[in-house]
Amino acid sequence: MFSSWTIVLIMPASTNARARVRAELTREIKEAARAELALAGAGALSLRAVARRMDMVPSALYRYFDGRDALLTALIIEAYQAVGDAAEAADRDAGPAPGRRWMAMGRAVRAWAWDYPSQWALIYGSPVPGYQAPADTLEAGTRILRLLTRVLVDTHRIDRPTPLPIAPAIDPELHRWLSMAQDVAFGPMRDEVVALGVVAYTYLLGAVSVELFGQFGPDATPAVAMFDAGLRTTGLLLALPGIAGA
Amino acid sequence: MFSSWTIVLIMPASTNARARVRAELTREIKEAARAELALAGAGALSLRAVARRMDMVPSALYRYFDGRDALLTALIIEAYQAVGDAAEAADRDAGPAPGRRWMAMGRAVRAWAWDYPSQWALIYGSPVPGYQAPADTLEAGTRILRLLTRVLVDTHRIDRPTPLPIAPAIDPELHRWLSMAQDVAFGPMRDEVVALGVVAYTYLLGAVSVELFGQFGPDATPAVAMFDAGLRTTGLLLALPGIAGA
DNA sequence: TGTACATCAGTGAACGCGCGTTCACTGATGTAC
DNA sequence: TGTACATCAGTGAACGCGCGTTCACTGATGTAC
Repeated sequence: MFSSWTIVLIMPASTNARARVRAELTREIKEAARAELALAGAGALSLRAVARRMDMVPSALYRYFDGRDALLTALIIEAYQAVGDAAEAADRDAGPAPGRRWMAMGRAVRAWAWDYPSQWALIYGSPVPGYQAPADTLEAGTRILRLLTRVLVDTHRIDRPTPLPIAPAIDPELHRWLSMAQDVAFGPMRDEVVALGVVAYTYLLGAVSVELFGQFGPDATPAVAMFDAGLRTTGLLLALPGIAGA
Repeated sequence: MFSSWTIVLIMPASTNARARVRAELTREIKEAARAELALAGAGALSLRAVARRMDMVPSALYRYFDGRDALLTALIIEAYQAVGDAAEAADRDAGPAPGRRWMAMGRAVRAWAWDYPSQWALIYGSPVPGYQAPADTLEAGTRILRLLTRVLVDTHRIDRPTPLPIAPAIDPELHRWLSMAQDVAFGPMRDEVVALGVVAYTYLLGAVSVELFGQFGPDATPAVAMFDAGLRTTGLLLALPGIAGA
């Protein structure tokens, strides 16, 4: 609903009824596609099924999307945006303590994944065979990582180093790789902090997927407590102030 | 190649030629199916495509497997076994130090995943829509977890506690969940150790998938150094002796 | 050792279904004068 | 305000392809006597 309002608001006043219907239908098609996604999975997303759900003829969809892959791309970008929005909102509401912020955004990411499992699988599951993501999706894909950076940057300003409980050794090869990561998502921070940031980010995505995809076994109960404990451990690893009680 | 020998050796001496051909063809069908898996993904694995690859008619495959799902199940079980074998072999060759054993098995798991990415996706990627894994796959799916337990058990014997650098707080709900995990895969160990063991296991699976599935971005180079650093960090977290130089 | 029979592997045709994409078309909505 | 024209949405048929699974069958291999 939020996004439909956005579309309405950003349209110029001269927009005619046809354009407004078009925007609304575009939104509905994506909604129908998400419903299909949940049934069939990304690899088997079928334009004809989406069209049936819309009570349209399959060829009509080509007025809105260039084909199956274009529709998939739109869904991927919006999924990245949605999970990014959820994480950012949680961060905003968490107060200033970095530890609390990290816990809040991690929990929000997990909650979003359980609300929209097929969309989580779409962006963080196995790649869709035969689908090549265009460059548009990349910027959207780094939002959580950049959010983590914002959490880290106050704690680990390069001019005022906070001690770390466990610091991984940095050899030249790792240093090169970390420099690249710094360019993409992290600011000027010590190699040790960037490395632990990557570990924390990797852990977050991995913990959500492992639990959601059922790799603890099919009869394993959802483990909020375990997820929290792991998240807190990575927060302690990053020496985030306020993590202990979060 | 190893598995074909195994099949031959465990057959009784009275086995006739027909049974031997059957075992060999069963093996070849699975091999062809793995090749198809790499092209199309698990969701789109096609019996007809496998048959074409075997120069057989599709219906002939029903002499060997009850259908598409039965074939998938066989592939899943063998993939779990293969990655388990790789991890166990690495562990065996790593010497006695728990730190070195953990590094060795983690690296072996990552190497196997890069050797057989479609098989990794089959067992640790998003679930195949419409496919329900039978109980047979479960025991195979816990092998890596149980291997980690064997690494942990000497370091953290319950009667001779080793201090942990970071110990997550254990509340009653977490305690209940951890008791269940202990029953499935871990032996009698302190809750803190089991919790960190789950964190380490989760991290291992997550780190391999995040890198393999390209979630660091498409132009990110494979990051052995980063993977090693993360693995070493979890080893330090678990206080595994010998981890520093491994 | 030889023969009659049972078992099994693989064939080929068919059923009934799905898919993405193209194309010429109808009819409604919007625009310019 | 009214009319001629352009734009656009959606239709329906078609192309050429894919799929899993069933079934009656042929012919080869193995078994029992």
